[in-house]
Amino acid sequence: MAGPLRKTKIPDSARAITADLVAVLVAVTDGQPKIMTIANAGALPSGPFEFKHRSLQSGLRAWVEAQTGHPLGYVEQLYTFADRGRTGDGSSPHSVSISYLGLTREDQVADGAAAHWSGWYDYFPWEDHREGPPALLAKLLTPRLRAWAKSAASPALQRERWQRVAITFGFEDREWNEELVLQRYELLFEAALIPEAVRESGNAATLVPGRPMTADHRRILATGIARLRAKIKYRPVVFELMPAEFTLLQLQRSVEALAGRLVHKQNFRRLMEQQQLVEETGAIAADTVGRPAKLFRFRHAVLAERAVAGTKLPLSRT
Amino acid sequence: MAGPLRKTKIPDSARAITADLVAVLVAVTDGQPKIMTIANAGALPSGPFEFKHRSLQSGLRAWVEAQTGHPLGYVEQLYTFADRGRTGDGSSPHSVSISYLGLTREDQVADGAAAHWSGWYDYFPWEDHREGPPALLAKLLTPRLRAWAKSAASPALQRERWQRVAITFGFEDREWNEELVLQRYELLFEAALIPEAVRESGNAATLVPGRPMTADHRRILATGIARLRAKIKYRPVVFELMPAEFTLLQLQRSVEALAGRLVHKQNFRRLMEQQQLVEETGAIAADTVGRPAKLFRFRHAVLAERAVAGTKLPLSRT
DNA sequence: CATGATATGCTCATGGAGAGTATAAATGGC
DNA sequence: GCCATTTATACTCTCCATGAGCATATCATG
Repeated sequence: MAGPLRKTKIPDSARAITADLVAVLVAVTDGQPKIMTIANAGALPSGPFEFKHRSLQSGLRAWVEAQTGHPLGYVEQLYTFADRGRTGDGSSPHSVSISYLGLTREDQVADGAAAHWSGWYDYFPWEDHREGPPALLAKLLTPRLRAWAKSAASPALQRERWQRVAITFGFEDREWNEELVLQRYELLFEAALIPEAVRESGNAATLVPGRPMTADHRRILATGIARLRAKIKYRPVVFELMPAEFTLLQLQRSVEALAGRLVHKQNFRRLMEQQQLVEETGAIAADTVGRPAKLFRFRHAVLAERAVAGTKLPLSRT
Repeated sequence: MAGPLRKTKIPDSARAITADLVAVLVAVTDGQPKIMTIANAGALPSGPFEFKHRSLQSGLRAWVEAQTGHPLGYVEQLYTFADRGRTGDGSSPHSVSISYLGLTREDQVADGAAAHWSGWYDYFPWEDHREGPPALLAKLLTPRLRAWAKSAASPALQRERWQRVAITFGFEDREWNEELVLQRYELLFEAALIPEAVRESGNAATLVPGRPMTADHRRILATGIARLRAKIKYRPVVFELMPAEFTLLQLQRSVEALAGRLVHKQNFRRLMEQQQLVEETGAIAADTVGRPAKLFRFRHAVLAERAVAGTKLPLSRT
């Protein structure tokens, strides 16, 4: 990006790079959010991009469907990262990583591959607030982040750091914002509390719990989780993670698994009803304790009926 | 993407590609939204990506700042497209286009380059609803889209097509949704009413008004406009497009320019106040008709004070 | 048959959003 | 100076989504 931003005459051979696809494949099983991993749960599935398919998206979709044997419900591009070669000294080729978010169901995955499903809170233990704020937040994260804030050069910078911490982690009776997954990860990274941030991997005792991943895969995962947590609020994508028929409580548990926090049961049901997102199948759930629940299915018609998108502008209707 | 999605042993030389950056640079001048263009307003500024900078984003930022002489307020990655070479027969190399959205002000741009500012409604005349629905919607788009819907194979497909049209364009007393810029462009593309969609460039009389662009640049622009229209509703990014001091009406006109529709003046002001996004400078605007307006400035502090992001889940606070 | 667990229906208070009315403060034409 | 016009600014009112809690229905189990 040295010259003007338009077609120049640099020979193509001189600027050749490679492109990789990285996938964040999400499923929810028994109320636990999972992601597909390889390399002993230490990496996201990824591979070289080839130009056999029309588009990046169709390439990813085809691959996943071949692996799982079922259509991939929802695919969305996440972000494109540039890596300056693995060594950084120019000895290895530059590459671009294009990451995607995909939604499936665990039971649809054919066995045999080296792929596994891992709970995503293994990688981000501080993100699960379904049973209240995790103990490790107050016990480990708070003191270490406070120490990091205090280590800044000037008092002004110290206050600034701590304010950032308090906002992104919901400290000092600010509200917890479940969408700030990426910001929290990046802050911990900046504070060098994350294994990926410290090359020497020394003094692990001062780090923060949570399973690391190769390269920047955990950052990509954080991006995917953040995107999904935001998306479930205005698009009916949870249903891609559900079986064909489900009870409202099962649906609620899935939403809670993704959001990492509990929702108000009665209001959740009211929302489903008034938005007409589901319809009764007529059947009743078996194998339950307590009063049996009606089974529902997703009303696929809503996808055609509406263009879901909310406005927040004080519009004028005249 | 033929083999498994993980590191394989394909030699890097066999899968070499090139990467380009494409920028959607937005400014608002005199209540009109503009984008930076090159090639006689027929293309977005773009250029080869080189690995001189740490990241894609910093590369773009550095380039734009060198051109305009001022810091680029806001930069955001839009989307990454894959092109199968310009000819499609393999004679030219494959490439990846990484597009960005950036916000500036027109008066900050240094002259001399081949760049110009073009009104973005030149490219999407049907997107400006500030003076009500544009005449060309009812006069041209509706009949041609209806004809396209009727040309489907079966009555069921015809209804399906027309329903899609009605939703994305707000026909048949559905509401106009200003965020569906990309969907509308893609629908017109699919209906072959867009010059870029018809190679032969024959019978332009049956096409739809709106200036075309090279390659898929107009699609990228549509992506950028859609993103920006969504963003201004929950992030204070409009201020990147404003001078240091402005009146509330000027601010409102900028929002309206981007959204393509009018907002309710009193409610708009109430929103600015209660969200504490602006503060009075104490000065009064000169050169005005009517009662003089107070000048305001953006309260940069809000960026630090809050993590703006709304929830729509029926959360439980227990 | 009591208990526990879940499903489901209903009410109530609060606050934000959409919309309209009224008043204030300037300019320019007569 | 008076009046029409234009813009700024202050209130008010209604409607409805949202958060929250209470009450009741319907099952399994000991």
